Amino acid sequence: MRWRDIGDLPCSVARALSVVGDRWTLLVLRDAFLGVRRFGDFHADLGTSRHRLADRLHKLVEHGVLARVPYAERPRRFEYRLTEKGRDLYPVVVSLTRWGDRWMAGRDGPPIELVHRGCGRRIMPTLACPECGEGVGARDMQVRPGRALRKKAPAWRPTEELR
Amino acid sequence: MRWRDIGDLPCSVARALSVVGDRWTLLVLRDAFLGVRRFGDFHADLGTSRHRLADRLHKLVEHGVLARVPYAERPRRFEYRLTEKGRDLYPVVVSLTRWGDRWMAGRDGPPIELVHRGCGRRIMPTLACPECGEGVGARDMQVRPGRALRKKAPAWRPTEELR
DNA sequence: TTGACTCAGTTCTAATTTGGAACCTATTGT
DNA sequence: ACAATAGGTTCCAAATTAGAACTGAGTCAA
Repeated sequence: MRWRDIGDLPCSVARALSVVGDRWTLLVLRDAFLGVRRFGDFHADLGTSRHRLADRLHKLVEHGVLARVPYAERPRRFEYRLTEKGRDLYPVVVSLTRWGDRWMAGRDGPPIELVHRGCGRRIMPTLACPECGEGVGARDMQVRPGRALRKKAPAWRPTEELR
Repeated sequence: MRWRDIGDLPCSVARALSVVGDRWTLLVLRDAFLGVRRFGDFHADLGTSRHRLADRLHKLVEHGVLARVPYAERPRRFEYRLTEKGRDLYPVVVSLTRWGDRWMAGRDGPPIELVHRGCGRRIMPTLACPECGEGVGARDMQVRPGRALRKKAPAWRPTEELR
């Protein structure tokens, strides 16, 4: 299977990765969440090749994750801003941050800290059930096929327990 | 900058991606969260080359995300199970699922559904503040440099607002 | 005891993707 | 006129990937 075909699989992870699963793309988004907007700033911060960067930015614009909006005429210049679709990737970036903080940090601790504007405390957001509010981990959730999958692959059954 | 060096950056996202940012790796983990454990099952489900798959599995074992545990002697056979470090990637996989469900699903809706064992409801976990319990998005959080970063790059300042 | 089969890989080659340097275009500042 | 700034594009060598074929240890059935 070719990587470019993963977006066609009946799997939301695969479809999401077909947009953000390329090398550098999630780091571009990390920068975007830190407020970076211009080609030169992304380039300086990421250290990737201008070629790849231009490619990634344009692909994210195509997918509606970033918007290319002019910020100057003569010469015409554009910047890249997160759309609603793009901002909705925040949980992905934060979850990677949380995991990196926990398992990959040096002994000086996490490189950045987050403060919740709502309550003013320094926290790292975690996954919770939006109905009952409890924090959830892999073992608290049970998987079952949705309508789309029952149609396409009626035989598929997830394992019941994650041990 | 070479991809193999991103793990050395003072950024938890970059460090996390140095482990799980390779093509197929997050799909291997998705399968693992669905209960897949054996080489042949990963291969059948993912459709990636055996070569890449073997590589990714061994790399994840090296990083302690999966454990290679024997399930048969004569012939010796191994399966790959999530460790605690691996299970802690659940928020990343769920966040990708949530985004894929919301922005990339076909008209039959999401391929799979999740049920919270705690309250029995069909939900999709979301990000919340572990202190006050409120749901959080990109605009609810403020960024500031941590100790590790103040040491290495004292001049760095994140933008205050995400507009 | 031979031959088919299973599982978990490894090896090989061609095709694709990436990284890095150099170049291009439009405009402003000196 | 000339350098500087911003945002790219072009080119090529090097690295990575996909897919098919092969390996090796052991089981099973005739």
